[in-house]
Amino acid sequence: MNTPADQFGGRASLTRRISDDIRRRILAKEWAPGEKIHSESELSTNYKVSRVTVRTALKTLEYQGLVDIRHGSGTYVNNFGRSIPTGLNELRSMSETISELGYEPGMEYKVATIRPATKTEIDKLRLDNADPVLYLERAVLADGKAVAFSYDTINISSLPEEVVEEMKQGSVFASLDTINSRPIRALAEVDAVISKEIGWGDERPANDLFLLLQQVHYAGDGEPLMYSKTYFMEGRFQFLILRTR
Amino acid sequence: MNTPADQFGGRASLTRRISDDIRRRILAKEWAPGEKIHSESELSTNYKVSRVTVRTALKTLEYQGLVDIRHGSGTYVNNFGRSIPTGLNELRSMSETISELGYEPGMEYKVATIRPATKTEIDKLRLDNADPVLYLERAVLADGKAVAFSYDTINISSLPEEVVEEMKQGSVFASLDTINSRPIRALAEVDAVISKEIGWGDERPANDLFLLLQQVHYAGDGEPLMYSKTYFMEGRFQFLILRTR
DNA sequence: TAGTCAATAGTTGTCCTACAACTAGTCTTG
DNA sequence: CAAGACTAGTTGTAGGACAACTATTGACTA
Repeated sequence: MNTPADQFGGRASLTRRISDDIRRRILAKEWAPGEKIHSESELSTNYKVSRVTVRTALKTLEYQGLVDIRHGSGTYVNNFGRSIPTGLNELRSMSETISELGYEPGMEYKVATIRPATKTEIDKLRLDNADPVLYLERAVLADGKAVAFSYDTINISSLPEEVVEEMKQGSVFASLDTINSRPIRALAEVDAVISKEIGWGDERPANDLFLLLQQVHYAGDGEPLMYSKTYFMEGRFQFLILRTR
Repeated sequence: MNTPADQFGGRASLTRRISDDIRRRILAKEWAPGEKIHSESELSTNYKVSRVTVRTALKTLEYQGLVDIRHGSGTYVNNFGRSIPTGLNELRSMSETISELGYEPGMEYKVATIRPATKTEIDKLRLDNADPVLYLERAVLADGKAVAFSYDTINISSLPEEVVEEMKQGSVFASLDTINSRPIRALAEVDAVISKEIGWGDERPANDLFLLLQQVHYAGDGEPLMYSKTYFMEGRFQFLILRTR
């Protein structure tokens, strides 16, 4: 075969691959902030895809806040600096985010058990009865230093046993990847919390202050996969949100 | 004239108008969560626009998390309930958000002065020197009750004087609307804060706990319009973020 | 000279038609 | 009854065309 897509590979949609590649080029500073990037026709001939595909890809980047498309003029790189690509709008695993920020990611497991689901978990994960779930308590590390404490509940009702075993030690996202059911969407709620019950070890903040990110991850078919409460220690992490009209 | 767009009016792009209308129909429960909506061809003949326009509009709704587009199958309404439309991803004024949640919005002005910009403000608003700015301190009310305290700095260097005067009392967004320069993008940072310096009156929280939303609003041409720090009182407001891949 | 306006080339927005790729159900066949 | 082929319907991509808009250039005017 010699389809135009072959220069990239993978089985994601053509639009997705083009979008990812242009994103990469922008982050690699191929164009300076505020600068006009190549026109849609030019990109489409270079990538050997139709203009429709390029347009859809650029629309994605516009929605992510990376570029600004102006009718009759061109597509311009926004100058939000390095902020956007590490924002909360894009769903990434903690490890991915940490390494994108230039730190060495790590996890410290405190609890990893299979137990019946609680009422809240049955509700959030849309379980029918007291199905067993995988419950994890972990410290999230950046360069060996704890930045957050995470309390996660994973819906294992449709997961093979070996994958569940793997999750007890490694990255949850990575394990889900192996069976091709990585979450594609998450709904997160943010709260400020003061509590002496949260966290452990001598890296806990003295004032008991945390930023709580409470979220439910969903699979491609809309099924809830994981319910997690992550308590971030103030000042050791930056949360950015891009808001658009 | 009798162009296809006439059934809606306004001068927003065709795609934008179609997208808004389908969004309205979904929120009006025309289709139940999980249900498949009309096909792209059907929508395009009904709206009397091309399938390309409908596709672009649906893509927008997919980014917003309202629908799920499945290759070869159809477009399905996501079942996130009423959460998404009030989320942080869409840029709305405080008043808009509060009334969407079913409360009566209000503002209580404490300070409204024009003064030279501080160092931080010069940086955030990209001002050249110590230009004068409009500084506001306000309590945000829902049903007459304070839910947040807001400290806002507005870049008035390119605003006519009467608009600035109007802002001292009414809604900032509404005033900007009159001269057609409403912000279209904002970059927000979220923090948890404990401070005795924030807020006033007897509705302040006893534990001095706030969720800080620190954001810069940008106009369509990329110019920073407003830098604001809004301190929300924990529990009186819900912050939702949709994260997608 | 300075300012206004028309012309123009370039770019994004929308349209049309066609076909490829995929999904989910129906039907056939052993 | 189960497995596989078939099929109608839907989204993804292609290619070409024109409309709408932007920014610049250059001519004309006061």
